Amino acid sequence: MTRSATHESTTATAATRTQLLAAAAEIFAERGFRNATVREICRHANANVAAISYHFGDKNALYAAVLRETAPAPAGGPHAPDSQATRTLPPEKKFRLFIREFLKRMTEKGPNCHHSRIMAREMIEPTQALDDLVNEFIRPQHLWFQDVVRDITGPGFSAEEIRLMANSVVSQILFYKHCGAVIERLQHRDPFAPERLHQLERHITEFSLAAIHSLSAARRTAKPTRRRTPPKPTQASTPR
Amino acid sequence: MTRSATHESTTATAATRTQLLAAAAEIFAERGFRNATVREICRHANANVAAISYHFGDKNALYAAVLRETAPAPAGGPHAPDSQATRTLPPEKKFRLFIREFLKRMTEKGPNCHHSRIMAREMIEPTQALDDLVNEFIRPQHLWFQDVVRDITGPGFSAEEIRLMANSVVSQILFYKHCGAVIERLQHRDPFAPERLHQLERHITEFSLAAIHSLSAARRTAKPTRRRTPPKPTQASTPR
DNA sequence: CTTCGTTTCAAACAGCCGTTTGACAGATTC
DNA sequence: GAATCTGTCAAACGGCTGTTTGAAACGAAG
Repeated sequence: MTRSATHESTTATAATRTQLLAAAAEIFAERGFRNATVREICRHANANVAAISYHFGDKNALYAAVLRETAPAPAGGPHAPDSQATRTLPPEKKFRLFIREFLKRMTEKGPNCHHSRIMAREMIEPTQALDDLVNEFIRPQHLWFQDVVRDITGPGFSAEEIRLMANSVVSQILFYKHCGAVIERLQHRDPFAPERLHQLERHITEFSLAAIHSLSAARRTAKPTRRRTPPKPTQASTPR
Repeated sequence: MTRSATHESTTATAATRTQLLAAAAEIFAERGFRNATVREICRHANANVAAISYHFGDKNALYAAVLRETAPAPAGGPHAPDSQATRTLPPEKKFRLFIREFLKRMTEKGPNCHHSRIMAREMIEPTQALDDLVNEFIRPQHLWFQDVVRDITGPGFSAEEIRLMANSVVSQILFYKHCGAVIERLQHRDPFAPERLHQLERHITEFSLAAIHSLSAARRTAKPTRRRTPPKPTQASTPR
């Protein structure tokens, strides 16, 4: 038994597997699952086409392996939402930290960039692999961030309202990843250029915190404990 | 000359062309350009595979025709941003109207739904057709909405700041279209269900208006006319 | 009826795709 | 050295793709 069969597995023989994984991540991110060809992946990895069948089984399994093994630290890693370093921070600082880390992950040029690009494709055209990714990677961060938002607002908001606010924040970050092609054509420059990153981080943080603080202040002064949900208009089709 | 060759062109002979266009819009939206096969499109349109070559030239030209001819009223139509009905409204009402119409367009089940789904794919994987769409369709609305935002904030914000705010609003709408697959898996329900639409419209409007009002109030009280851009921190790597 | 331009059709074409095959080289074990 | 396992390789195999072909159906004009 040459390989340990459980982990590591960089015992010189599995170099092809690693190169295949890296090349696949790059090309899947660039072209999408269907448009990526095994021949191009193998060419990038200096491997034979049969290597995919040998090491992974087929193209689908290779794709699943890419999504699994290039996922950036689902829990406990440096990007872990609830690490010791952030647990004791005030919610506003956690808030800004979340935005910064999220933006950084979207911007990185390394393999994590491939992951976020593949994720963007998965959202438009879901694969079976998306279910696992949501449960193991997105949902924990989503819940953690909702807790942060709730810490900022204080009590008085329903779970639905908190979720909507959290979505409004996350959407502003994903916007520049998912609509990058349009933004480039609108403004004729890269929205993720390094010199714009801090500006972007500051805007999203200040915009969102202004909204959350303003809404929670209004909720507090308007109705201290009378009702938790806003009044329903008699006819909703003509809101004003 | 049987057909008028300029417009209308529903002279009974061009029925195949119309059916082809409709079927192509549906299948391109569902599967994307590459994954959609001409055979499936022609089956849906009750046409022969050669009909695409005959009426459009090739698959690429058919796709371009779909994007061109199913675009929802680029200017002057019912969705026109600067129609007579809205020109005299106060900016906050224009603001809410824009969000409502945008959300409605994202939600519609008809052919416009196909268009917005194809647009979502175009943003992830741009085609040559995206350039024209941005210039003729997206840019006018983008500029119009920035004017609305500027009317709300009043003077004192740079063009860059106005654009960032407008992006923050639009991103919240597109989020539910672009990340629908993830939201469904997170919450196990359709985010665009009809009974949630008004809730969504109200949240995005109130959240964004709260942010814009709060930011512009802060800008006004802090520095009336001293400077138009916020002070640059000495070291940006540690924002707090 | 004949002629002509338009539109449709079944069939075939050439090319790329993912996958499999069987041979082959190297290392390990007996 | 023989046997066995692991990993790699060129080549080929079906299958699906967009596109083209040449004939046929159709209606209108002569």
